[in-house]
Amino acid sequence: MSPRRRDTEGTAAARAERRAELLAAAAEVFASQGYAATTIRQVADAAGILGGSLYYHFDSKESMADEILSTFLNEMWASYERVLASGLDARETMEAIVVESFRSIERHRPAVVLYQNESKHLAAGERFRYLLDSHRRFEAMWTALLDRGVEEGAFRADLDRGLVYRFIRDTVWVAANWYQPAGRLSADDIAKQYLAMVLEGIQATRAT
Amino acid sequence: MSPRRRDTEGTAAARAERRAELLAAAAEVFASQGYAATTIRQVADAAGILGGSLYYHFDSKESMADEILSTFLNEMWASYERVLASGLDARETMEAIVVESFRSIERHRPAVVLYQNESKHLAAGERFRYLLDSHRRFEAMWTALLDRGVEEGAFRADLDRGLVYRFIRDTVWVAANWYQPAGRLSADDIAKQYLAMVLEGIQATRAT
Amino acid sequence: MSPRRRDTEGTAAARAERRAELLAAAAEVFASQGYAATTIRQVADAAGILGGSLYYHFDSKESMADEILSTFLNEMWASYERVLASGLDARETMEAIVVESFRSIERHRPAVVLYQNESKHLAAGERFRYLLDSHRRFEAMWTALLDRGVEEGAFRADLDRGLVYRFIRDTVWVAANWYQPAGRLSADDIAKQYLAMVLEGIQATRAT
Amino acid sequence: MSPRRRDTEGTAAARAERRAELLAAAAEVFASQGYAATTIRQVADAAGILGGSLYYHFDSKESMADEILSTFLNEMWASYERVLASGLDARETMEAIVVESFRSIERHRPAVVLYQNESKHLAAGERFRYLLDSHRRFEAMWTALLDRGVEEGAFRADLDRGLVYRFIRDTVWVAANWYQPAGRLSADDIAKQYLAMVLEGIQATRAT
DNA sequence: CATGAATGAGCTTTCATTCAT
DNA sequence: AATGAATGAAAGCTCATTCAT
Repeated sequence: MSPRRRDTEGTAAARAERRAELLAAAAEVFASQGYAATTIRQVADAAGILGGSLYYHFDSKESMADEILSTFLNEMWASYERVLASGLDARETMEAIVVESFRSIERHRPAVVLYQNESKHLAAGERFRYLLDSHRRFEAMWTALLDRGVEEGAFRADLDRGLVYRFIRDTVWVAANWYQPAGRLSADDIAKQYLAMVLEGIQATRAT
Repeated sequence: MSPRRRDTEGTAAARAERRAELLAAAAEVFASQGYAATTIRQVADAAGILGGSLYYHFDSKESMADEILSTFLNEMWASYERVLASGLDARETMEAIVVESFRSIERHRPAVVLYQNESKHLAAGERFRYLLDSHRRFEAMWTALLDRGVEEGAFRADLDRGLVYRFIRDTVWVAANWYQPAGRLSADDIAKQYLAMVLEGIQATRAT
Repeated sequence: MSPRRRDTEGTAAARAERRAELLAAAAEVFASQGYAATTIRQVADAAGILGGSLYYHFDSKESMADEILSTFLNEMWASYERVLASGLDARETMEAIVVESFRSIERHRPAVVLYQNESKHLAAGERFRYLLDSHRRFEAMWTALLDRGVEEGAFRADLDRGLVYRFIRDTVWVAANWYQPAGRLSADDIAKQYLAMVLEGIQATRAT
Repeated sequence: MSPRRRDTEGTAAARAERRAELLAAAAEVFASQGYAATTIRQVADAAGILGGSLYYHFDSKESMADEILSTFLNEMWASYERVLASGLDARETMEAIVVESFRSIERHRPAVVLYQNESKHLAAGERFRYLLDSHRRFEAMWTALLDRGVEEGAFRADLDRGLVYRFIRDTVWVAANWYQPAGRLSADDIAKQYLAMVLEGIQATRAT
C-alpha cells in the first residue's frame, strides 16, 4: 500500500465523515420541520456552513434525503436479516424484530421520522423506488411471520391478518415521533412493554 | 320567515356549501401530497377553478388548513363529549371512544391525515394554538380513562401508562393513512378488531 | 317637451349624479392612498357598493381618474379664462389667478391632490395627453403674465423667470395636500396671505 | 491592522457599496414611476440583475424604500444640526438651512422625491414611524426659527406663522421634482434666488 | 343597478441551484 | 472546502376586470 494510496484513503474517509456529519444535521432538520418545508439554508445553518457549500458535498436536496433514507434502510434490513437467519420460531422472531426496530429508532431517529412522514411523497420519484421495494418486503416479511405464528399456534387465528400487519407496522415506527434517546425508557424497555401490550393486550386477565 | 330572510339564508348557505366543497378538495390534496408540498394551483385544479379564485373564498393557504382542521376537531370533540357524558365504565368508554375515532376517520379521512402529519409543524403558528390545546386535552382524557380503568380492575396495572397512551393514540389515528372508505372493512369493523387486539392481545390464549 | 323626453332627462341626470357621487368617493380615496396603491375595492367600499358594480358606471380605474382630472381641469381653466378676459393689469391678474386657484383647491381638493401627485405618472398614457397640454398652457400663461408684469413695472426684473414660475406653480398647488375645508382659514384668506408672501416677501421692511 | 482585519473590512465595504449601488438604482425608479407603481423587476432591470437577486441584499421592497429614506434623512438632519449649532441669527440660519436643503436635493434628488411623494402613504407602516418623527421635528425647527426671526425683527409679524411654515417647507422640497443636477442652475444658485423671492418678494420695490 | 363568483395577468417573494473566487 | 452573489423557476397572493343572475 503506497503512501499515495494511504493519503487518498485518508481523504476519502475524511470526506465520508464530513458527509455523515452533514447528513446528520440535515436529517435532524428534515425530521423536525418536514422535508418540503425545510430550506437548504436551514440545513446549512444547522451544519454551520452556507447554503451553497452543501453543493460541494451533495448534488441536491433530494440526494441528501436519498442518502439518509437508504443508509437507514440498509442497516435496518441487515439487522432484520440477521434475525430471520437465526432459526427462531415465530413468536421469538417477532420479539427480536420488534427489538431491532426500536433499536433502529434509537440509532436513526431522524431518519425514521423522515421515512415515516415523507416516504409516501418521496416514493413518487424514480430514484426512490427502493422505498416501495422496502415497503413491499416489509409487508411480505410480516405477513409471512404472522401466518407462521398462527400455524405454530403462537398467534390468534381470529384476527384480520392485514389489519394486524398494519397495526404492528404503524405502532412501531410512529414511536419515532416521540422517542427521546435521553428519556426515561431505553429502546429495549420500550420494546418489552410494547410486546407485552401487543401480545397480551391491555385488559386485566380474568382471575382464574 | 320572510322572503328577505329566506334569500339571505339561501345566500349564506350557498356560500357555506361552496366553502365546504373547496375545503374538501383542498383537504384531499393536502392529505395526499403533504401540506407544504401542495401548491395552491393544485388545490384549485382539484376544485376546478383557477388559483386566484380560491382567494375570493379564503384568505390564505394557511386559513384553508385552519378551517379543515378546526372543523374536524370540533366535530370529533363533540362526539367524544357525548360518550364521556353517558356514564359508561372505563372499559365501555374506551370502546366507545375508539369507535367514535374510527368513525371520525371515516367521515374526515383527509382532515385526519392532515392532522396526523402536519399538526406538529403547523402548531408553531399562533393561529394553530388550538392544535396544542386539543393535543393536551386528548392526553388528559386518555390518561384519566386509563387510570380509571386500572382502578376499576378493567386494565392491567403493570404497564407504563404514558406508553400505553401513546400506543393507543398513535394506532388509532395512523389508520387514517391507509383507511379506504370503499374498502373491505367498515369503520366499525376496524374498531372491533382494533379493540380485540388492544384489549386481548394477538397471542393465542394458553391451551384451555 | 314630451314626458318621454322628461323621463330620459331625469334618468340621464340621475345617472350623472350617481357618477359624480362615485367619482367623489374615488377621488377621496385616490388622494389619500395614492392612485396606484388604491384598489378598486377600496373605492367601492367608500361608495358603499361592491367592486364589480363600479364597472356598470365606468370602464376602468383609469377612466375614473380621467374623469376626475378632466372635470377639475375644465372648471379650473374656465375660471382662469374668465380672469384673463377681464382686462386686468398683470398684478391684478396674478392676484385673481391665485384666488381662483385656491378656490379650485377648495372645491376639488382630492382632484387637485391627484393632479399634483399622479399627473406625472399618468401622463405617460395616451388618454391623458391633455394633462401635458394643460401643463404647457399653464406654463405659457404664467410666463406671459410674469413677463407682462415686469414690463408693466409691477414685478422685479432681477429674478430668473423660470424659477419664479415653478415657485409660484408649486406653492399654489402643493397647498392642496394640507388644505382642510373645515380649517381655520378660508381659501380666500389663504390666497391673501399667500399673495402677501409672494409679492412682498417675509422679511421685515426696513424701518423708514 | 492585520490582513485578516483588512479582508473583513474589504468584504463589508464591498457589500455596503453594492447595497448603495442597488439603492441608487431603486431610488431612481421609485422617484420616476412612483413607489407603488414600481415593480421589483423594474428596479432589478435598472440595476442590471434579476428580480430575485435583489432579495439577496434586501428583505423586501419596503426595506429598500426604508433604507433610501433613512439614509437621506440622517444626512439631512446632520447638516441641519451643524447649521443650528453654529450660533447664527434667525435670518442667517434660515439662509443656511435653505442652502443645505437645496444641497440635499442635489445629492439625494431621487430620495427627496420619494420622501416628498410617498412619505405620507408609507408613514402608515410601523417601520416608517421615523418619517413622522422627522416631520414633527422639521415643523418644530421651522416654527421656532420663524418665531425667533420675528422677535429679532428680521421677519414680518403680520403673517400667519403656520402658513409661512408650510409655504417654505413645500416650496423647498417640491423643487426636487424638477431639479436637474446637469441643469443651468446649481443648487446654490437656486437657493440664492429662492431666498431672494421668499425674503423680499417678487414685486418691484417702490422707487423711493 | 347591483351582486358575487370567477378570471388571469402580474406582483412580491422564496428557494434550490450554480459558479467564479 | 467554503463563500457569496447571482440565477430563474415557481410559489402564494393581489387585483382590475368580466359576466350571469
